[in-house]
Amino acid sequence: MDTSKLTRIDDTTWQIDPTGDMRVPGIIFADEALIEAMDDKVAEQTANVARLPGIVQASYAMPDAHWGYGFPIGGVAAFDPDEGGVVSAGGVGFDVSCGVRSLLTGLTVADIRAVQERLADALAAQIPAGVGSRSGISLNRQEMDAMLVGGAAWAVEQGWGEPEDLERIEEMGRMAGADPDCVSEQAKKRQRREMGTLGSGNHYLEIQAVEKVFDAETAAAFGLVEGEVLVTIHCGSRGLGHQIGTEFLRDMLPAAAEAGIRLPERELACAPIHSPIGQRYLGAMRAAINCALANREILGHFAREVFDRFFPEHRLPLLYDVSHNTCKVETHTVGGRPRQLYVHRKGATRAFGPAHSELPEALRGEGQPVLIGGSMGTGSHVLVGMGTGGKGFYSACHGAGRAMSRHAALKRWHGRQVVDDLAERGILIRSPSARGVAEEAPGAYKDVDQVVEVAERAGLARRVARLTPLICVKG
DNA sequence: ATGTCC
Repeated sequence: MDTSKLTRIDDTTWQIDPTGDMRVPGIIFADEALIEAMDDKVAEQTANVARLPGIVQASYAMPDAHWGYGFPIGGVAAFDPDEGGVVSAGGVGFDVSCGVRSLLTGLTVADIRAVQERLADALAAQIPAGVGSRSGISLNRQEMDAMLVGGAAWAVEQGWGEPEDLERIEEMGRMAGADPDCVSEQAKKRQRREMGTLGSGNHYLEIQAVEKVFDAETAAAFGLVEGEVLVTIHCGSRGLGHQIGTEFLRDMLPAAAEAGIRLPERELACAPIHSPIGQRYLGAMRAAINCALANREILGHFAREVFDRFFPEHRLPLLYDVSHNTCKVETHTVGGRPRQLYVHRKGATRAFGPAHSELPEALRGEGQPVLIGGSMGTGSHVLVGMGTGGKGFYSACHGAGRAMSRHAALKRWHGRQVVDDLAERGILIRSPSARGVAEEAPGAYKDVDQVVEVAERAGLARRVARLTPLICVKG
């Protein structure tokens, strides 16, 4: 990125000063190396978001930001409904409520090494992965609506998961305000047989070891012990969220024009929060959040079934489940007064600090676990939200972020070779798609360690532990 | 991300 037009605030903060019809500044969190590697498009998109009605404080981009549809991936923006604020399908993303959950196992790396090949095969057999994969679960009309309202709580009622999981999930596992009537028949049809499936792209189920602890006290409170093993799942709302995103992106374009909103570009289609379509999107998006929460709960249950066969004496309690593609109503102090804002996080993880009322009692002392997925075969991180003064409406990065397009990655690597190279380093990949593996090659991503180190220095979240993969089931 | 183009 050309930094000559940016104002450098400090080591990790760059400002796009408001010009033209920008209503607020743009803020990019990055160090010198990350901002230089970042596409100019990130600054352009961050500035464009700052032109939307009702935006408050600033349009933010996280250290892993890259070019997205309309809003940058790694973008955070909050809108005030009483100042003409908008909601945007492109500000949430196609994979509504895509997120990460981690389960603790209490097992050691040695326990896994002893059964690694068989465990990898068993997980690959149990976890449906890849485009169009099936779990065998099929929902009728009533069950679909119950799932869209009930989220992970619904999944637990059906026997997929444990009641004690719920307090470790955003919104206690059930997003309020979901309205199945706002979800199209087409979206429901696509999802009918997709519950309990992982999907493709960068979605995965990994067995990971705690490799390094940065913050011993918080790690202990989270149950993270060096040399012990976690199960981490990264996926979202599958076809349902994608269909909702597609339909509302299409329908918000004329709606924006009708509301007299001048869009910097078509991809920023949005609607006033106080408008029928804005409200319909929120009802549908919240239903998609429940779909993703239920999906991750079911996948967690499948993983537990596999572990139960290998290690029957071990339970797998949930550490946390957090999304990085949402729009949430939150109270933040802006301009000296608390305001109810619609916070869009697209490829950005919510990072609430200690004592936040949304957190369960068991986590209030430490703050919210911020689960950051790395690229396949490299590493992942657990961070924790900051106390008062969390930047970007208490948000952090969501992953490594691509450094190379899928197309470029395909030209550079073969899936088989990537799998063999990782196997030599003790990391077993199981995927139905050699092409998918090539697209997700570790070299196609930025260095997640650098991204989280910058996130910490920028005051977005604090590092707790680094995780390294042992097994990865991919779509 | 995505029944990777109805």
